[in-house]
Amino acid sequence: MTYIKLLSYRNLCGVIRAAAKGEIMSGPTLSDVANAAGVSYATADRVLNNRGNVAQKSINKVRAAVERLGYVRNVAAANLSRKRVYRLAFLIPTGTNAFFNRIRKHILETANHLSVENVTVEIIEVSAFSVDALRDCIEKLTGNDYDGVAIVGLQSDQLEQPLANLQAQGVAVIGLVSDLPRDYRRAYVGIDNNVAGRTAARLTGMSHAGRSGVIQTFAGALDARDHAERLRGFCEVMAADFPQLCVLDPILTKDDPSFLFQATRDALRSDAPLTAFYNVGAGNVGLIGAITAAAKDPAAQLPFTVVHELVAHSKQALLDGHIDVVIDQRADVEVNRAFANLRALVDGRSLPPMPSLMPTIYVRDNVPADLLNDKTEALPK
Amino acid sequence: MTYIKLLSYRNLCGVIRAAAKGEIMSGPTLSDVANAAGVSYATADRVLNNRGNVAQKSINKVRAAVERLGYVRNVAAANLSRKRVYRLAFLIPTGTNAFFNRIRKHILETANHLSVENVTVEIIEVSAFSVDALRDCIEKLTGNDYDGVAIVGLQSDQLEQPLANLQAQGVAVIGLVSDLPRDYRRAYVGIDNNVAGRTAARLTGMSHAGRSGVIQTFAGALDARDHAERLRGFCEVMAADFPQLCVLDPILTKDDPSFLFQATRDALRSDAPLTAFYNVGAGNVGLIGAITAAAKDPAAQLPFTVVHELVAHSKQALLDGHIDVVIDQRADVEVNRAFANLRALVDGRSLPPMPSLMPTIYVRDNVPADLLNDKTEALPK
DNA sequence: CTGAAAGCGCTTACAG
DNA sequence: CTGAAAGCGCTTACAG
Repeated sequence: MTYIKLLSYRNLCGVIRAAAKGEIMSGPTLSDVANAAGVSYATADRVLNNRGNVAQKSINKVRAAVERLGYVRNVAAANLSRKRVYRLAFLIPTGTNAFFNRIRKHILETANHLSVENVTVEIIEVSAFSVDALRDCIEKLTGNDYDGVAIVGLQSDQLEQPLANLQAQGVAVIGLVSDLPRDYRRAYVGIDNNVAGRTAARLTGMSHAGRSGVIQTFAGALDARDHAERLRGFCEVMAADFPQLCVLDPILTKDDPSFLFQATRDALRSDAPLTAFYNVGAGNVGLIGAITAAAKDPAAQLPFTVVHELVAHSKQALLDGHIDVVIDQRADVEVNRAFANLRALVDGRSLPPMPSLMPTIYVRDNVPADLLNDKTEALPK
Repeated sequence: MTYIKLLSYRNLCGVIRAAAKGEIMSGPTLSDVANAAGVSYATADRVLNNRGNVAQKSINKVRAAVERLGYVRNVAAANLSRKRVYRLAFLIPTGTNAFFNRIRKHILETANHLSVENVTVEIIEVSAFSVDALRDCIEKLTGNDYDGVAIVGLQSDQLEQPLANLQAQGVAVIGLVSDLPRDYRRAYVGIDNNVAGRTAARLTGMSHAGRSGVIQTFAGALDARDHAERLRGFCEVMAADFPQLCVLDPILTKDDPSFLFQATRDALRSDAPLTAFYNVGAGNVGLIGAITAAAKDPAAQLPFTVVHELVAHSKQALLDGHIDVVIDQRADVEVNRAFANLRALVDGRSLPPMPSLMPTIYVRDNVPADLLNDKTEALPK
């Protein structure tokens, strides 16, 4: 009912009711606060920004005035005055992974749009899945005078100290796509991978319509947190709700397209026919290549296939009917949100209310027409 | 390749490459422009804001200087100076529809957060599906001094003139959830309902795993554009890819829960057993009530059921396994975006790059835990 | 520890 | 048609 307080009803047009926010149009300013507190402008400013060198007595008076007047500082004016520049950095895995190509692309686009608002961004690439490299990089960041950084993280306590140091310098740190240790970042922008895996299981289960079946799973590596979580979610739901489906142990692929190609081809030829594939990792070019080859035989019964991340080749496979579902984390949405969070944090504002990120489920019929021409991962050989 | 231009590479840490945006940190200011053009500050301002009363010669000089220097005005400073207040309004259908309760709730939340930035919002309720009421309301809006309005629209040329008048006064108008006539609004925030319907069809088709079946559809009214589009999308995919499934003509429900309850109950008892339900409209409390009743018989074979909009009761039914899929438009995301668009438009900025809105697909396993306690539509009787 | 003053980039009367 | 000046709400030297 709290929102009722915000409303004042009035008649606008016939059947219509209008709710108007109260008259907060011009709140109190710093000078109002200073006056009320009986101190100077500068002193009021000092206590508000904790610049120190203020008598406790003055601090108290100002705090009281702020409280009483409900003062809230005008961030835009502050930034104007300070000639604020937001120096942001994104730490993302190096390489040609199609998903991170999308991330990169969106970062650059957004940065371009935001340059007008004095935000500056650097993309820093770290070799993937290496705690050592990531730690080194975070250490090198310290003292580099960033205002905020978004990091595609790893779970390792080796990262804790460097992250603590970074934050101690006043740098806002958030996890992106793959989280950092919880207590060492201010926010996480990414999907819940356990939920993603569970969703994959539900759809795969549905596709069997009560029949029995055998499912082959694939993963890059089980110590990659997102892969492990997806797989776990998948197995949980299968065990609970689809006992007639048998989930085989994952084939570990290191996300290598060539390896996936061969593994998939072999799986398709196995005697006991498989009814579904689920790859929690990357390297889908290989998996798709093998399925596409098999699809040339018109009599072939293709397994129900679920993969992650919508990129050029997975989209095409969806349209061709060679795979059935792509579970995607929207790179564009994530990047948007990372910027919004970082800016709010840097401004010292509270995080804007943001809808939780849901994995997007793509089937043949809802893939966006405008999918960028990703530089696709090439399938060697 | 355009983005390469934005980058300058430098070594940051070992394997790492950094891409830094150019030195746009402090672009030219209005006074730079005025100097370059050889006119006064005030004159430069006049031409930039088209305030008139400027010699053509001055206009030319200023335009040239702007071009040459790449001047772009600092919106924050302008707003500060002008003591800008954003007066926004949302026109949404009246009533207790659970989906619009969510919309309302998010509008209020966001407004609350944005009051600090001097945005003021009014929610205006119009009786649903009535072109006349909507037209009247838009007319009454004119002259009310709004900066921007978001309207849950209808398709009717009766709306065109009022909308044109409104925009002629400098009011930014966008369509929300259901679009307005294309040329009479600046943007549309909502999902593609044809795609939503196609997606429903794909999932329903998948759930039959090649078996034949009979599908009962429900719609509020076929002259509601979103309903019609969903149904059309659904039928298109069914016809093309699932010829073994028979789609019955829709039962028209006026979104009335009681009616839906009875219609669903009857359908569940029909001689030829139905294998799936798809309701493109609202009133799901009724549909779910009937299914839940049927589910009491443990031998009952429930049809595969797809409905729209995740609200308290549809979420519960999903968790109970009484329905299978909910296709949702994220009210929170839509509201967020409506605000962002409106503010950009009011500021005369270009629309921020925004990811297209995808219908979110919920199954039992990915419903958010934190779903608000919607005031649920009550099922009378 | 405190205050008066200039300035951030713009807009808005006001006086020519 | 044009310009000088004050002011938006804040921060930052600078001088006590």
